[in-house]
Amino acid sequence: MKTRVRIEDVAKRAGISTATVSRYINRSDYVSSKNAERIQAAIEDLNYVPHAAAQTLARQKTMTLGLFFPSLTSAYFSSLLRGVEMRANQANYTLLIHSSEMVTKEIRKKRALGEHNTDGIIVFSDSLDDEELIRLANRNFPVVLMHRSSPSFLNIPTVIIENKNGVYNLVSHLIEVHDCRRIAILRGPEKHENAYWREAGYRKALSEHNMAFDPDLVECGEFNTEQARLAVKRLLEKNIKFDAVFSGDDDAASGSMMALREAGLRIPEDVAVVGFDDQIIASHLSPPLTTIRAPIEQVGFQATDKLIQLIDGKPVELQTLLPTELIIRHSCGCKENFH
Amino acid sequence: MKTRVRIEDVAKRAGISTATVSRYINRSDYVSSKNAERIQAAIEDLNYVPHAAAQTLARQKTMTLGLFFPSLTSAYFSSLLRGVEMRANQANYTLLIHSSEMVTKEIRKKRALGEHNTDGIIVFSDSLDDEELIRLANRNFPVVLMHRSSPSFLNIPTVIIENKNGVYNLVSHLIEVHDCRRIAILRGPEKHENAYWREAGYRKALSEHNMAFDPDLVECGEFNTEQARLAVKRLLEKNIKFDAVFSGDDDAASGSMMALREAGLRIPEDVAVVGFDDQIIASHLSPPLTTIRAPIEQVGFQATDKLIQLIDGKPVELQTLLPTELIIRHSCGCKENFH
DNA sequence: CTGAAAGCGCTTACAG
DNA sequence: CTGAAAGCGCTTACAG
Repeated sequence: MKTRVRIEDVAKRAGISTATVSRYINRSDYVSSKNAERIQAAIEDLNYVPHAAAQTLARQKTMTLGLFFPSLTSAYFSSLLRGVEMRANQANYTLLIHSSEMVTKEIRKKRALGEHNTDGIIVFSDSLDDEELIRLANRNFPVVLMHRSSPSFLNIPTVIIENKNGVYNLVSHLIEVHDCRRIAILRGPEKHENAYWREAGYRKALSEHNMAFDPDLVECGEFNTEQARLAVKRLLEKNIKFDAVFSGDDDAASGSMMALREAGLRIPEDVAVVGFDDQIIASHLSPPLTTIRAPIEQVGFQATDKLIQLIDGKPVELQTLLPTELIIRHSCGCKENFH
Repeated sequence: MKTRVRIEDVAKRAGISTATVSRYINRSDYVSSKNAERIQAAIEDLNYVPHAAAQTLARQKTMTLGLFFPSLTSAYFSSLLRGVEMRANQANYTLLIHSSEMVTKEIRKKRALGEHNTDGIIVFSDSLDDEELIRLANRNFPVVLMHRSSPSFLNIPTVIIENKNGVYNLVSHLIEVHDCRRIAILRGPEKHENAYWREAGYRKALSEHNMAFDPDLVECGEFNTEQARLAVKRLLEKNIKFDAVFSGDDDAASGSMMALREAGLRIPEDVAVVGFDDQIIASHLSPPLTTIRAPIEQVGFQATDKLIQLIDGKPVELQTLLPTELIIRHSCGCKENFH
């Protein structure tokens, strides 16, 4: 009952060699129409599906892509994953996903994802350490980065987004339109390049408007709802005055709102709140969130596309920079409904 | 440069046979400590990692689990996936995930997930059709269901949750404590058993309180934020009067709140809103959502555990029923903060 | 257009 | 405790 149907069984039933059956299945060579019919019939009769591992071994190609993710808990990663899946499916690749959140150090040491089980990997931000990255690159193994620039001596292709200008526009809006003077910022994770550039955009907006950077207004939101909630709470408890908070991303913006509401503050009348990403929740928050739209899904799609090019030995641009866009809603203080 | 390091290379460097190297790596037999050391050194020198497909082929075991999901867009599935991953990782299994949302019919017809590339599969609700389910079961291929009962003649193990009683308690709370008289219900997807039993709980609560079931109060929320928003909008536009809405799940509850707010209605003063699941967003909504806590992650964990037992040829309980719990917050009208 | 046969990189009885 | 060799289920030059 558990005995597997093999290509040999199909060949026998069709009265033909396994070589020809293989050619028919893979469309890798012409097969006489008479034989094609008999093979097709045999396949359907026997319900034959090729054994993936045997194909992989014979072809020396896994037809699977590896994906290093930090976590799967945020809706952010669902969007990213959609983009990756879409392109991978188009090209008939299967996905192997590892979230650093779930995979223990021990498992990672066993090299859960690499040359032994994928044709190439995609790395989100710092979810894979430099050491392993360098090892793979040195072996010429196809790797693409998302939201992280290549170590300068390696030239690993990467897809990034326009963080700095986006935040610059966002914070400038707060200053120019809503006359905000004390804008708190919730930083993202330390090694996260998005976090770095978003802070740079924030600083640029301040300095261009002749406002001093005040360390008191800086907290760590970690691109995380609960962390952000606690961060804003700390600000409040330290009695720091602020009239706006740039939360780092939308998840954190949602946490900021919770903390403010819990303190009895009104948004945006007492404190304006803005985010980054324009995730689905952004428009559902109350008040609807003013934020920067980032093409999250596109990043996944483009990175996967690059990886496939790389695997096929085609040339790829080393860096793709995707644009972002200011989305005005109500949490900044604007009244009109722009969306 | 791209030449692979094989077990043979390790064997040569250690001056020993591949058989012994294999035994050492898999701890499948005793190896003299002298040889063990030399093998370990060779592995590290060469940076050797076994080729997954070759192992699969030789062992006749893929060490991977297949997962059929409807989509990845809701945070709900992140939780479920966490549970699955946790158990799979413990047992050293890899995951292959297919969301029906992303996978085209064409791909599915090619049998993307099955005996040729997994040791067993987990099926969420109706994300795999009966035909394929029956085919697999007839071949004795390990399958476990989540939120779906087995076709009666098949005895496929399943993990489900207490929907009916949960909703019964929830709706009874609305009636008894908040004196709600016209409670709208947003149905889930048609073939979804959770949807069926939740409606059953709703009906039971009504009838036990001598309230008539009014078809006017029924709409389709599809366990989806946007669909639910539109559904409540329809109710409002049809001028149906209601003082509460059981939204089917938390995603839909969030959509209900949006529609009500857009219509200028206050929650819970004008209309109470309740959900099901107690997802992370539930406590973040404004007002915080009264709902039923479902052990989402546990469902994933238990289903995966069952599947592993099945693969190992161990006996499993045919049906695991996980309890749910009423979580009172503010969206029902309660003032105290219970959580 | 087709077939015989080697080979992909492992594991595992079998014999010692 | 160890090794030689068969076998897992495919694909693909090679020869025809």
